[in-house]
Amino acid sequence: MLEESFSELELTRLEKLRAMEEKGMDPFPIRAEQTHTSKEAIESFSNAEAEGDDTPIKVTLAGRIRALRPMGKIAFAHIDDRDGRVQLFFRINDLGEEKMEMLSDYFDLGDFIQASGYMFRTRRGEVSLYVEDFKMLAKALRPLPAAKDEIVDGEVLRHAKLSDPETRYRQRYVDLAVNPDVQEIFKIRAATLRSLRDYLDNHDFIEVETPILQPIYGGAAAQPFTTHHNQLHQDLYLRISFELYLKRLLVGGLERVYEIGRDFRNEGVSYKHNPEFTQLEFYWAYSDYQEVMQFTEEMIGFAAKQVLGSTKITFDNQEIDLSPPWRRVELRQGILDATGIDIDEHPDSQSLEAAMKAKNLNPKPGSTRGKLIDSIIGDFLEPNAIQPTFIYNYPRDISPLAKSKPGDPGTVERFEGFVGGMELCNAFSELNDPLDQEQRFLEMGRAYADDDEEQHPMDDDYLNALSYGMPPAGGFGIGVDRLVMLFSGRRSIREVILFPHLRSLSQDE
RNA sequence: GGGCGUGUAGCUCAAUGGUAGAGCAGUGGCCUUUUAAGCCAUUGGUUGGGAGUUCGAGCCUCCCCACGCUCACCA
Repeated sequence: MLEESFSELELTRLEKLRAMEEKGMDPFPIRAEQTHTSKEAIESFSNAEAEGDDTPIKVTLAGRIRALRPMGKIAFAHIDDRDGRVQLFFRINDLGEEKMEMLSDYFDLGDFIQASGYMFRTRRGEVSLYVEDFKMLAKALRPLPAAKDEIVDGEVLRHAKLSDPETRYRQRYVDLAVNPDVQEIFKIRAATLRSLRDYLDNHDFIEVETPILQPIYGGAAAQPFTTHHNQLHQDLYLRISFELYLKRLLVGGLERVYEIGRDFRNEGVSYKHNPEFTQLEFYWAYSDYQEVMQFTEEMIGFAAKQVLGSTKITFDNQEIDLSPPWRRVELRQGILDATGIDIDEHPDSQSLEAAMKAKNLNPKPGSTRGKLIDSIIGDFLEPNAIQPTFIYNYPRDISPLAKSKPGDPGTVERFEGFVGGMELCNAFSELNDPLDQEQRFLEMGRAYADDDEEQHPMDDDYLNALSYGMPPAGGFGIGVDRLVMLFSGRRSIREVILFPHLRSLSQDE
């Protein structure tokens, strides 16, 4: 029972609720009659005041009580609503004894209140609501874990604010209710998604939705979550990427498509990995990775301007400028500069592994050449790519869906974008030769043990689709959560996901 | 999975192995322009859970749980 979990503080509030009900007052009425937000009410008054118009501004406000200062026969309160905070002023002369008692007997911090009256300016100069009537909109039985706010030089300084990360993530509703900067992150997130959609829509892309439950997973190398359809007796996977479905649409003649949605990867959790995360992928017929590169830097620059009003951001105490053009580093040259190793001189894994050992780079034994190169990228290029950087021309064996460079079969037309030392996006000229694609699937299968779920399973229907002809195309994927991390200056992916994954608490907790 | 760290009142935090405290919140009282309102009084704890060492454990040891940082893993 909920009641059994209540603390002494909460039981006191429950008693107030019961007392209200006994008096015939509904602590959870169905309807509210809000006419203005806090900001609208204050602006209406300020504008009228500036024009010397003293016609009363009658309003009904609704919000959560965040401060309450009873002073005998008067009282002040502050309420929060969706666009700000406003002060309420209660006075016994106008409300009567009964209403004033109602305020002190039944109302607590955190309760939702509706108050009607007219706007005025207090002696201290704060535009406030002179309350003529009010009612409870919803009783908060648990107290919000926030102390008081102090205004210092116009800035709201919150004392003893909720900061325990576990409580903040497990009870995000409380975090949001109490920490305005957290609400701000998710406004940035919404604005980011909107700007990305705007940009793509304006370039004639259409947004589509493809299956999340997939009979064959693909498009990335990651372990999937598995599930089962009972009636169909069919095992299914939660998608690890959208890629293979979106490219089927290219076959179908949808020349510019994108999808924004959730991917699921059954792998480690870290400050930049969550088991489910938001991905944007687009596919663009008759384009290629060079054009996509240019498109990417313009799209991110556009989004930054839309969301933040500037392409300059601060991330991890570093100033980053997202405006195009971004730095371009050819992979071979980048590795040569960083480590002195020329990967072209090491066409097989044994040779490269030896070269890495000679430079004390600790190669993981038995890795493929591509995996070794990838580890060099992760160790030497990625952490140093603070300013936006495209690294391009990747090894073929770690890029089974990308097209080879003409005249250089070991290298594919692929780039990854890095910002703030973090991989942000991945793109390539799409492999559209079904025979080559079949070979790649087979090669990938050989690179893994038979029971390794990271192996790329053969997708016969995808090969079938390619066999009908897929136009040459550029494709692109970006981790939207990471982009929001950059835009909001947060170093942890959990800060930009409303309900990040945490372990379950034990039953007897 | 490994290493390091954290867990004390609703929140933020104190407390040499020796009576578990403070501020805010709460409760009662005073207060007709406050804004971290103020003043007086006051309630509130299985110190994450369990075991051990000790005359005595919030503190030391072990096990477990959760969270954080980090390494590994991660196209």
